Amino acid sequence: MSARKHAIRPATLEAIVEAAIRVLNANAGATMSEIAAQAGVGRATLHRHFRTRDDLISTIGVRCIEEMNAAVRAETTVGQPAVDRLRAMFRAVIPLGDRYNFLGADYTDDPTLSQGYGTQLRWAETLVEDLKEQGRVAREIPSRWVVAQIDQLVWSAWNATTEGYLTADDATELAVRTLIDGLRRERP
Amino acid sequence: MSARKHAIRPATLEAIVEAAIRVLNANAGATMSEIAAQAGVGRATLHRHFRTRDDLISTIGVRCIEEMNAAVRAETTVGQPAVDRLRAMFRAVIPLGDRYNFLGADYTDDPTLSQGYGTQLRWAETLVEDLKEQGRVAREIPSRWVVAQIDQLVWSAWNATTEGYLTADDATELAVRTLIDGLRRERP
DNA sequence: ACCATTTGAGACATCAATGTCTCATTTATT
DNA sequence: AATAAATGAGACATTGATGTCTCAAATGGT
Repeated sequence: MSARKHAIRPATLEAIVEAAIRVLNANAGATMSEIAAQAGVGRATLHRHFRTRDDLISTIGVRCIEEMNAAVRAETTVGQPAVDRLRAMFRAVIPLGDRYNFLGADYTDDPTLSQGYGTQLRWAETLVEDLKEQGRVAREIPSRWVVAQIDQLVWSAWNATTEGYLTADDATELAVRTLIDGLRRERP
Repeated sequence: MSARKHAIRPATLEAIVEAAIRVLNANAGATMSEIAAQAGVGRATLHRHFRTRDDLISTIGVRCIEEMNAAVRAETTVGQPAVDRLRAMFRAVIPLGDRYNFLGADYTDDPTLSQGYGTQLRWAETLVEDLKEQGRVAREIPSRWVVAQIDQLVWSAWNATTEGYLTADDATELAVRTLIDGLRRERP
């Protein structure tokens, strides 16, 4: 990850990281050449700053997780009603849906990454507990199920906005509604 | 795909296909060696019956899609109320969740495969239309959203059953409930 | 405009996976 | 038991990706 003799130019670093996220999200098996090409950067430069492929992946993985956690932290407050927190989380995270997705692969062996993932999981579990406490989610539903639905809704909503059939706001609202009230005709 | 000089023993074919589904589902980039090893079969035998890796993937892709379509066809009838059809579909498809999942990769360039996928998509769209017709899903919800939720619920439910925190029946019921009514406290 | 340093391009060795082939062994069938 | 056929093990060439290195060109700070 670190380079001893060569510093990295901010623009170069940025181009590499952005391209890596984009390319790896589209194709988890993408090569270093593809990433370099998409970043508009020489392949040697890539290896100069990220010794190995795993190095690069680990770096952007950590970055994505932290970015996501930071976004959630910035948009939510602890005292907030659980539904509002849920909505705020969706709003913050949906635009980052693609950055999140490629972490689906099993790169959980990285310590920093799995730590960030743990933070996120604990946050979600607290949210679900509060949703149950405040009567928005039935007690008998397994929390893992609820968390899984939330994760999937983020991806669905990101997809819907990038495909253009929902605006960011509509996607956020629909995600909340889908989770809490379902898709049936009349709202409760 | 076809072998000219060598026939294949049913047991061998079965072992290869099952192993390929299992291994590729766990790791989309798995090698032929891994698949052969998991199938308990020599690597040469793999290549004898499936000339290339794409050949193998295409074959099992087609098989999975057809298997899934057949399961749905067997468990549902056209006149059935839409909710019952939804439930029957979930019941039929959830156990096949893993076979379905690895198709997420973009192997949609195969003609037979994309045809089977099209059949499935049209079936789902009809179902969603009927659900709206019968007042179980609100008209204003985009159908693509509904279809996406159904797809994801299959995966969630398969996951829940294999992880052991839900029985097959409970997962089916919960999937239906999640889609139609959401997770909130009282049912409508 | 100068100088230090990063970058790009390409050569290079290495490694892992693919796909083909051969031959001895095992497996079904009779 | 005998025969025909499929399989397993391994050698082999080929390809593509990785990671290292060098040197000329560009870039940025002073």
